Amino acid sequence: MYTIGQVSEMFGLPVSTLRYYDKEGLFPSMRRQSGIRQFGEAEMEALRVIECLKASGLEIKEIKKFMAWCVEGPSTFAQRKALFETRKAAVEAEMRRLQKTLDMLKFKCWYYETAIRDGSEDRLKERIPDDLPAEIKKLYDNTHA
Amino acid sequence: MYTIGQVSEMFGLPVSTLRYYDKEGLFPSMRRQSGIRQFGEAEMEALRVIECLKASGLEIKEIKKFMAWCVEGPSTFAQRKALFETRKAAVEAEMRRLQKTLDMLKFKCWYYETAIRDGSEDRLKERIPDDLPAEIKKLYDNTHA
DNA sequence: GCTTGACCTGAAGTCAGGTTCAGGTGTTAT
DNA sequence: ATAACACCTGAACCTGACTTCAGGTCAAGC
Repeated sequence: MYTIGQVSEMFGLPVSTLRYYDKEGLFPSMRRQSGIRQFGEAEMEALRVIECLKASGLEIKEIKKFMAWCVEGPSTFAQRKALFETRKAAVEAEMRRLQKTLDMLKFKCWYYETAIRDGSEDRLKERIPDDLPAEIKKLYDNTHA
Repeated sequence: MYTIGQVSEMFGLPVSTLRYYDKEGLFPSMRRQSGIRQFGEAEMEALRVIECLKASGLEIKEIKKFMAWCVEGPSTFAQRKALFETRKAAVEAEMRRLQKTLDMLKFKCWYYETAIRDGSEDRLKERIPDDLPAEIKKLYDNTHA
């Protein structure tokens, strides 16, 4: 069993954040010893899952639901699995979005490299330059479709 | 030249958002016709860049700086390029983070699939199961390091 | 001439996810 | 016994990115 301060250290999260999570119901089965929170293995695992679900873009409210399901037992396995499947799809979509963003950024990097070499944007502004490298053209097409 | 309503349609952004962007200085060279905003080609391009930089996680304040550089002319090419390089690195980092999240989510999907088949978590909770598939083991190792 | 609709403004409100604050308790070290 | 800590609480505050609101202008159609 750990105190809030120890857990704060271990996870690199401010104490205030851990208390906030608790207030929001993210540790539904946490024990108290005369008022003081006792973080057990269940809470540590909860925190690992919280980090994962947060990283996947899930809201605190939804994470709370998940934690409640964990307390409810095996009858909620299917819901829990569905949640992770949904998150998986969301993260995959986000990665595709980021890939397009990345292509655009790469294009812009090339653009300013070229502008610096030319000393002006004029040639670039007018039209796609004749000497646009094939790889850059691909980035351009991906993002300016 | 387009009105704010037309641009709203074209970009799928609420009129209120466009006005907010303007207030935040994201269209430093926008013209007005007796009070009414006139969106020209510069503003359309600004919006495309805004979408890209926002998608890369940049704050509005920073986007405003970039737009000011664009007005300043060729002397700021290097800063603009540096900004895009920094964003590129940030997005790449974010994608690596998401990849780890995704591995964790895949592991959790497998976990609950197995729990549903077993009808209980008991076997899973104890230890890494003997029959943990190699592919899943990799996901597990990636995320539980 | 009056309503409708698209535009304008500044100020206030909203939401998530925390953080900070003021005041209180309980255990340990001097 | 008193100070120093780590813990506790509820309430207020903060930030970013918008949205909503109240009130006003102006051109076009009936």
